[in-house]
Amino acid sequence: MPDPLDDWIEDLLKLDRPEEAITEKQSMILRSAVEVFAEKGYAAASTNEIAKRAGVAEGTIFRHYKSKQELLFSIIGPMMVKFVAPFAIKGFEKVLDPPYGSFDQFLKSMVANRLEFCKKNRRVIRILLQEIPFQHELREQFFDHVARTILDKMTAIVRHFQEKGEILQAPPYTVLRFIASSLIGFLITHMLFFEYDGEGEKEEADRIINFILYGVSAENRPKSP
Amino acid sequence: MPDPLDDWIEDLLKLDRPEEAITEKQSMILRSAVEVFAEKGYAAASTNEIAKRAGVAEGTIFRHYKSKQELLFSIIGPMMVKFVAPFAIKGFEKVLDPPYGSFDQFLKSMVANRLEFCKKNRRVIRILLQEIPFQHELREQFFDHVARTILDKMTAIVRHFQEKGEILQAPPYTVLRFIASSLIGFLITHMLFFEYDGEGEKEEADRIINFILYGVSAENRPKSP
Amino acid sequence: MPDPLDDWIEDLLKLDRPEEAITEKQSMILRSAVEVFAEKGYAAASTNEIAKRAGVAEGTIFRHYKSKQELLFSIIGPMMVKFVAPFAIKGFEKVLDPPYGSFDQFLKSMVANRLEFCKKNRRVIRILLQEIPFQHELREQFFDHVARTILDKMTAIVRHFQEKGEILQAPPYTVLRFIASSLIGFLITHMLFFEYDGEGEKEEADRIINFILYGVSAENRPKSP
Amino acid sequence: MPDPLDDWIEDLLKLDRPEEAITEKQSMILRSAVEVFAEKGYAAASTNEIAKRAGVAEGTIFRHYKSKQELLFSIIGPMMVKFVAPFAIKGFEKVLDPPYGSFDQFLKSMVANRLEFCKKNRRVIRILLQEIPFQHELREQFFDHVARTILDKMTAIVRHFQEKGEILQAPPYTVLRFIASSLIGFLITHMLFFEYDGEGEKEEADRIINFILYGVSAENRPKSP
DNA sequence: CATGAATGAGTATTCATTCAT
DNA sequence: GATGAATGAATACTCATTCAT
Repeated sequence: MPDPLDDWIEDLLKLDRPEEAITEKQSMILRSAVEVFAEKGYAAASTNEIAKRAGVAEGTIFRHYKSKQELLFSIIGPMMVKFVAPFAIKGFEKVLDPPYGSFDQFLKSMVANRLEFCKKNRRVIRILLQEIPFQHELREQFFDHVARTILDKMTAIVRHFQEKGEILQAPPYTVLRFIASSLIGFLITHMLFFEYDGEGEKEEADRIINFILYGVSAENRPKSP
Repeated sequence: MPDPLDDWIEDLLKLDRPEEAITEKQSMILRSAVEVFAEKGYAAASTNEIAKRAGVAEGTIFRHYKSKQELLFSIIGPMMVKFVAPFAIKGFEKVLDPPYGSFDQFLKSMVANRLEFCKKNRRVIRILLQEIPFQHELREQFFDHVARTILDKMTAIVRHFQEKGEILQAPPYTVLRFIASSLIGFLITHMLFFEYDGEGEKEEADRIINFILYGVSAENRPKSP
Repeated sequence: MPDPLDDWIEDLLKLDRPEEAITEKQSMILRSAVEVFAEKGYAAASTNEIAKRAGVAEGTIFRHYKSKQELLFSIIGPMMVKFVAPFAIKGFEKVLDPPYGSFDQFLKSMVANRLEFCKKNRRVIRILLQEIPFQHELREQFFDHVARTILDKMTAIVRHFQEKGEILQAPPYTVLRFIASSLIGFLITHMLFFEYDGEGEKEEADRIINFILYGVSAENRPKSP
Repeated sequence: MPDPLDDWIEDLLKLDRPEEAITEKQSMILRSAVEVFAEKGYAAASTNEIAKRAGVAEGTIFRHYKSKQELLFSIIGPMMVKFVAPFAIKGFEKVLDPPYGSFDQFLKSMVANRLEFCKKNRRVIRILLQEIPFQHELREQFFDHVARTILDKMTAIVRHFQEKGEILQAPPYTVLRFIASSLIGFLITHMLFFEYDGEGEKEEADRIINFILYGVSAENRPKSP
């Protein structure tokens, strides 16, 4: 395993629920499951292989997770929660006040932050993206909680900067889809098709932000659209 | 089946290889395979179900395609070829000459054209995107032929418009990744997560082009990046 | 296999449905299933063992019967039908006319006949009796069709002989429960606990009929029950 | 649990072996085991479910009973002992002397007594009857002790009343099988197929005794059987 | 060319039982 | 004594693939 485990796993194991302590075996199962799901896809992953890599008996998996699907959800669920956590906090809008007062600065720090998160959890996120089309429950959870939360907060943000005249006067939803599409495209093309080179990512993130900014920015904008 | 079959299937069946005529059964197999692969994913699709939907015996599938994997490739392969076809023709650069002489116009017509193609073949493209991470052979084929061809042609195009001063003076590869990310993001967010509403797509495509253009366009560009 | 297969199996295989011919393998599966179900009970019988004894692959079983339960039902169902067949025919009451005109004679020939049937199908009947408490569907089918049919016909018969003064004037239902209990007790004690010796059964059947008719008491029948 | 636990369980727990005191947990295990065995059958009952219903850990079961089978036997064994207890006492034949001097009266009181026992222990008896065909050890124990003891005592009884001229002069063994079949049939049809209505059972028992004694025929007893 | 019965390796899941705590 | 995590063999059932007809 040359690849350090996704950050989130560490979080999950160490921090999240001190009351229901996660055993050594359980942790091994989660790690192996992430590995195998990422490598082969959920449907093609066998509990047998997960068990073998985790160094436990196959039955042990089912003592902790009553089905393969529950194992999948117990990996992805908490990750979704953590992904939206920064958006979900109260007073999130405060970040807009000076000294981080420009949309430029806000976007750069926000993207850098979530990009870091994605990078640390790329395997789990990849599994999520792969399975969203097929796991009904997952899709609902994703749209109802993750997408909705982000959309709501971001809409407020966009309005804020539209009032300040930094963003062009299009419907906030349209602007957001622009931004989201760009970022998601950036993410997915990296995570699914390429392996991270691990280098120059900060620069690349900045470049894409500039790209986004001067596409939607009101300043110096040409006549249309 | 309210959804008319992907355009490409029709092409594949009717036009492409008159020498090796495709029988009625074979056509039914391909249609069913696309359906089932798209619904459940390749790994979770069973040849049994494909056969049933196609109204043929399970054995018949294996008379025409020696394995489930070959069936998958025989669906996706030709689609990739057709997708790059416009880029692959000689003298492709001619489109840059007047009267289609601006990057703006080139991009708009090109994207509209390929978007139309994607829309018609969304199920097959979805299968392709889903399976690229897991099918080594597919991935190679995709990068070696599809991505490379497009990249080469587009690099030439970008250089052309850089010389004309329409595009900002960044490395062509960087510019291309911007454009590609945006478009792919747009595509994927639509195809994987949402259902096409079939409405306002042209407008949406134009909007995203404008977004791309005035992000990378040299005119009225602010000082950096 | 010193024990010749239950008669019913032969019937099922040879006669019943000439349109949907039963293959050699299918027949072997049914035979083995009867064997193993009878030996170990339905729950403790493994499809693996059934397959082995039948000399087929385990998968073959599930090509013909989509679950272990369906295999059970496809064994027991037709047997129930055949068991009630004689009662179900129209004009069944004709057997009461001379020259078979006495209840004594009717009961003797009827019991001899169904006893013969039970003897030939003892393994399957034993499986039926064992599973009735646990298989809801089976129980319903049994009471709704088998028990009801027999009860209806027999009630008519009992009434008939009550009118002729051969049977005492108790409610027909009560009389029938007496008779049924005795016969079922006779059947079950033989089939579940003992192995048939195969000898003297006719005599035993006759004896039990006399017992049903006249009791064990030495004294003449008193007035009431 | 609207159904009060089988009487025998209470006996077993409270009275039988004061030396090896039965703990609270052990008692819960036995109760749950009876419940689950009766509901699903021995083979389909899982120790997991028994443990859950008993509110103990799965391991606890195996601390008291070294296997699932031993648990079964420890439930059924003592019940068999108690069932034959009245027959096993010395001087049992004394019940035949006046004032209980007629076979009629003897049978009625004996059946009423054992029927009461069966009613109180119906769940356990049902388990016994279900498992006798499959549990070799159980079957031996049953035939060697229960059946034999009853048979021996009853043979003496029958002879006694034959000498007094109350029972017809057939071989005692034959007469006994008549009686036993009837009673067992009565029992089984009630316990396996029907739910006790709890009403009119005494009457029903009396009726079946009369039936055994005098048959269903209206005419006076003919000379022979 | 098409069939569909047959296969056997593979699937997720359950189970009675063990044992360190 | 009691626990419950762990086991590994067994379970019913599915699958892609083969092949005689």
